[in-house]
Amino acid sequence: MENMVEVLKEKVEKVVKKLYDLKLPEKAKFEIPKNKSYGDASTNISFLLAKTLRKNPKDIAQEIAGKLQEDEIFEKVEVINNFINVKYSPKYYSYLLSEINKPYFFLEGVKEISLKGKIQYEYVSANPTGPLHLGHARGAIIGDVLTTILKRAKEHLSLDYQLDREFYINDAGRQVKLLTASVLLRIFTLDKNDLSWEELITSLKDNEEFLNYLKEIGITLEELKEEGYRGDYIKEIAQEYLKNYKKINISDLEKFSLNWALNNIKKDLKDLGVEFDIFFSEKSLYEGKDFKEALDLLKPYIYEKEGALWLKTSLFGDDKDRVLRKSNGDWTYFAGDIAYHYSKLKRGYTKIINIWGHDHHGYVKRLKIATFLLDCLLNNKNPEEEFKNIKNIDNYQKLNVILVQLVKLFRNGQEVKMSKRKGTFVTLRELLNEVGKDAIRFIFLTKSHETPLDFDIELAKKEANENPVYYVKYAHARIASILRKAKNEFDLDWNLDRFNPEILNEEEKNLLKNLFFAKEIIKRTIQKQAPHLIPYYLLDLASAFHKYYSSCKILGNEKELTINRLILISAIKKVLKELLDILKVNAPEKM
RNA sequence: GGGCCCGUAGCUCAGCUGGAUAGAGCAGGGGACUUCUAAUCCCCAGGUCGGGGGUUCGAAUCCCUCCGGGCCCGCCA
Repeated sequence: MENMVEVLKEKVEKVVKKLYDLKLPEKAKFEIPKNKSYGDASTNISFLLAKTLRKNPKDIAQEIAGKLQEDEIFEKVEVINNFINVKYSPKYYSYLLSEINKPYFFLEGVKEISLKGKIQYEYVSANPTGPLHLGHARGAIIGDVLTTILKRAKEHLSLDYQLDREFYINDAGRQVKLLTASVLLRIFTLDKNDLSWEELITSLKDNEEFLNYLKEIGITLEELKEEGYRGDYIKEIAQEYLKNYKKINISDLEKFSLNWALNNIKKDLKDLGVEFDIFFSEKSLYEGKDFKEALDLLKPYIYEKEGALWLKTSLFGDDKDRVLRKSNGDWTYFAGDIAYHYSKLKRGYTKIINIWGHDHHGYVKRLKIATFLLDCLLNNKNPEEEFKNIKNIDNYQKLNVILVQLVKLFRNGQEVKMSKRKGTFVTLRELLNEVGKDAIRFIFLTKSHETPLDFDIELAKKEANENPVYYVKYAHARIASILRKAKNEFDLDWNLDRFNPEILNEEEKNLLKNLFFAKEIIKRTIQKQAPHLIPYYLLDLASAFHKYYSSCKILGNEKELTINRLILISAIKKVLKELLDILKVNAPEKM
């Protein structure tokens, strides 16, 4: 009785063999029908056999159904629209209930995918130059939910893959210099609160001490004016720096600023419920051997032209070759990323998943090619030969990039253009304070990552109480309330061995099946990397419960019936709570 | 010009490994609280699934093409 769909498949397989001496066609589908009135499991087998047998699908369906009917395991077998539909026997409901009552039973959905090896998810990876904003939050939440499922599944079921969650800190390069320069500017102008950005810059254009420091950082006044970070947090860093250090030292200032920004990010992530195992520093790539080793390895595919170093990505389907080192001697971001992915391979990851904003999609191909090259070369394989096998770099599956569509921000219906440099962006922190973690996580998850997310701040604040998350929470709180009453006022207890599926009505049986479906939802969530399936399922389940609640009085006069209903709703409560827990959304006992 | 994603109800979106009558929330109209929490439920209205072609017993789903929208296309990060 593992799974009713599987059972049906086995039985049909035998019948087809017996009746027609045929194997099951590959395309034969055994599934849970979307429309519940069609039964508990169904198959389209008659359509697929029609051609080979040169028979009417209807007759085939009837013949098979007739045979299936002889089997006691099915309570009912019918043919509707030439689909064969079967209904579970009561015994199966006992099985469902006992399964559902295992802790986090739905995590078994992960087991069915049979993951193995060493898996890494990398997400968020924001520049440590300022607070996180809403765009970061989306990737963060998606990464967090996917990895939470995998982590928990591994723990609960002792599955034999490994999983690491990584944050890549871009703590090298120009944006760090800009951050340092921006803080420096504020240190020199802490008393000038009423001046605009341009005025601040102008006020220092003849300040020799300032200009010398700026030179040491390696940023010009013009660059600072155009590209400097303007947010208020820069002032905060400046003030904090002065509290900790007596005088200005550029190296200290840089470290302090980076640290401040990174700690700020970590705090935001923590409050959003997003966790990591590893914070990986870009700088460490240059300080260690990885950078050099990666480029040495790629040497056969690197050449010099017009004073720059190029990687021959065009050999593997890229539009053109890509620059690794600019003619001015600076390494490109691409070169750093190559070293970073070299490090991932060297650390033994067999499945690497990066979650990026969709605006980086043009970058996916070159990085996949570079990683593919490193992977081949590390394993002494000829990349060109290997490439013939996979034909297209898209088929290189060790590295996958999940592209998350951007978050568009609205305020009262007006789009707010976000710019981190100019400081005109709404921070995650602001939203956490005003809307709260639960609502942010839930709203962000109710859309597929392939769809842009329009987020209206005012609407989110104003309608906080009408948010879908409350609908689900309310279902949980309502059940909790009934259970309290059953215990305190009626002195009932609803032990599982008192479960009697015979007395359940159709609606109640459907609820039970619906609960069991959580396992399938988790399986699909991981398979399709689509965490939005969970909130949709939760809304559906909550709706089914609310409907049931309003049509059926749980605490009735008949004790056995009442107890069975209590068993059912406490199972609903359990699934709601455990799935909300995966989303890291609180499930309240009272509202 | 090339690439990725999207186009489903007035709005925001699910459904897309092909299946049975295309779903939900919000907005609109109408009902249900002396009864376990009305943050709820029920009913009504609203659709040529962007257009056209193809594959198939069967297409919102797969393929082609056109139209419309977003994002990207640097020796930026």
